[in-house]
Amino acid sequence: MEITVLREDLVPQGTPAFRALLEGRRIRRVARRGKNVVIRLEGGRVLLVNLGMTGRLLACHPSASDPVSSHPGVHLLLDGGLRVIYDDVRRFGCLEALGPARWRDRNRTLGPEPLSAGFTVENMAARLTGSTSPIRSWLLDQRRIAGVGNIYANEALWRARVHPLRPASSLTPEEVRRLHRALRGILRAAIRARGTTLRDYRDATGGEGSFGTLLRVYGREGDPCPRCGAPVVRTVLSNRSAFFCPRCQPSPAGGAAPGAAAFGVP
DNA sequence: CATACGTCCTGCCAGC
DNA sequence: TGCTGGCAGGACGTAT
Repeated sequence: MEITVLREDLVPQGTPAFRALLEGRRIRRVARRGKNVVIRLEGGRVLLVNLGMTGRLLACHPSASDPVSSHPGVHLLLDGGLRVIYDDVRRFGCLEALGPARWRDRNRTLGPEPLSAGFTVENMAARLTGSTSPIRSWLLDQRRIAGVGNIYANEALWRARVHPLRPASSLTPEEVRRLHRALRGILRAAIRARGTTLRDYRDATGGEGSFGTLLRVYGREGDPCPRCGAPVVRTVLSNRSAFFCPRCQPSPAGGAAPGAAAFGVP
């Protein structure tokens, strides 16, 4: 593998260290951990790619149907002649080269995979206890659970009928059971649909994901809730949009009155 | 210690 | 038609 860094800010460790760990090594396999693409190389080394908001990994054979790269940031030239381009308009993503020990440490900072067999309702319930965070923030925290982003957090909470502002530890066992089920269902469906292309997301061949047509509340402010017909509400939580149905997902403040801040933590 | 907010960056779109 | 403000899939550093 040969590497050219066009945008230095995509490689926080610096180009020389990045290249030194990777160049000349063969790729063994490609996997995923949370929101990271994990490219495993010889010698236990790892090229970790986080796409941020607008990042894409594009595989380019020399052909007419190559996907379009508008903002190339890093070129990877593989031995077989395949060119892989990391492309990123906003450059919130990053690429990192890690040795075996550093990858092990990084892996440990990430929470469990929600689709893994080990992620049971009991496991989730145990992790929720003791956290006063709003459940939407809890779902987005990669240390608590890996791989859940804003779209799927909102969709899962709608499906589970849990308000985004509910303190994590305030969920009843029944609500935890519903959220666990909803989260796994949403993620499986989204993977089946090859993701959600709102604007920028593309797979390695330049293709779009179709889960956008299956969104129930995300980006649908004012639309009728598909379950009860009440207009979907948008609010801002931690500087990010939260969408929910005010009727299906009752406010934690108790009743319908916003402003009555009676957060009851049992 | 844990949670909350501003910031990084560019492009697009609605509204004026 | 052209400009402006708001908004965007993420995550980290710092303040509280």
